[in-house]
Amino acid sequence: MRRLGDLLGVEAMSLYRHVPGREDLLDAVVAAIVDEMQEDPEVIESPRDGWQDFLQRLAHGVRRVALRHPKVFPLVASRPPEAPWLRPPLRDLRWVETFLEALQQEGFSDEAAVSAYRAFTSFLLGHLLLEVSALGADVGPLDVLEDGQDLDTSLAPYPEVGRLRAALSEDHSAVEFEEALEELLNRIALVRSETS
Amino acid sequence: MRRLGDLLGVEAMSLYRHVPGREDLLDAVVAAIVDEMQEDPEVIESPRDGWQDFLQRLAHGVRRVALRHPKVFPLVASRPPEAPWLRPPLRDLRWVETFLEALQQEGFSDEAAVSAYRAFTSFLLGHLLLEVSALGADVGPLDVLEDGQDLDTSLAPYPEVGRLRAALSEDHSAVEFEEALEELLNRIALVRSETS
DNA sequence: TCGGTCATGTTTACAACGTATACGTTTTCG
DNA sequence: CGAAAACGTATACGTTGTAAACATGACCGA
Repeated sequence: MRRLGDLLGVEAMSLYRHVPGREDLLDAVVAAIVDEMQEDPEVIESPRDGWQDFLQRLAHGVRRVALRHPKVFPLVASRPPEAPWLRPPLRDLRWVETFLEALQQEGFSDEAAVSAYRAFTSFLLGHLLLEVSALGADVGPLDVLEDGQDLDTSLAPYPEVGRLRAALSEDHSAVEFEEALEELLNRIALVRSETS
Repeated sequence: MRRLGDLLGVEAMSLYRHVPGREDLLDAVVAAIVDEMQEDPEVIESPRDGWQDFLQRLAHGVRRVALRHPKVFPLVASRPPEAPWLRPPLRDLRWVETFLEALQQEGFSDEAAVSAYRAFTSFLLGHLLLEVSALGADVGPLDVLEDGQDLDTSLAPYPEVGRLRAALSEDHSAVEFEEALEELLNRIALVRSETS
């Protein structure tokens, strides 16, 4: 805060006239970054050329955000702006809703859509954290999934998130780990035979 | 430090008689954790039943460590005890050496082994950070890949690491991202058709 | 034009943190 | 026995986020 104050030519305490505290300031930064993605022309709101294209665009959109703000991205990945049972780095309710609607529109069942959400977020988190940390970023605390913690935000504007909430917050880590590991080994086998 | 001091029934400053400072203490914690994996009977030092089995065991070993110490694992993933150009969470030189030797012994070319190392670490980081953060962990700063930074540790005991060092520190993030994304989409397509 | 309210900024202060420095003790060993 | 090493404590400093009280100017209705 003092540092930021200096930067603005002002005492640290002045900042508290505009922002309730450090945490809220960081939340605002995250919100600004997330909004950036909404303006990315490559990223689209619903599938035009199939869900693969849609997800490709979304993934690249998130990646561009991450690379554009390497030092801030871990923050984006770690804040629980709204629902702590959503997974970083796609925790913004708007985006989760967009994601689910898009896949359903493309013929995904509920389970398939939720499973895709899981795989997609885990993929993004792993790759992007690795990339930005190589660019000198600090990875701040990833946030806690408090047990009974419920949200103050209404889910009304996000019907799919609300409807699938239970499924979204289920913990499948063990199975996912096994499946992804299996698949990783297959891929490694492929590379092995290609370059041998 | 003060907290730890209290816990030990001692003033904070006493700790400095036994440890140079906070950072070194954390390094020691990480070292202890890494050693735990060396003692895991499921994890083996070189392939017995093929490299797939070897990697399965290694992956599960790392996962067990992560789940056993969720709050500490991010530290393991983020410390650069030795070589900053190695990727978390498998940064321990002994393990990297073991990894490379194992794959080569199983017929991997240099490039294939290094590529497998990349994929493997990225996979582990993504999944495990996600899992432990759901268990209430703080993800500390991932460390920086300082540009000219060289190690004080000798690479002599780790011939493969030394030999492949250049390849290991190459940055292929963009390609890796595309490939992994492609593969992710394939897997999602599979799930989609299975549950539809 | 006056007086009040509100937005904004400053000052001072406090608790928590890691740690430097100086000063006790107690233990060990030649 | 006596010196040195090992271990612990007391005090202090700089850095953090922020609470509380106070100052200042702009604006606005009477």
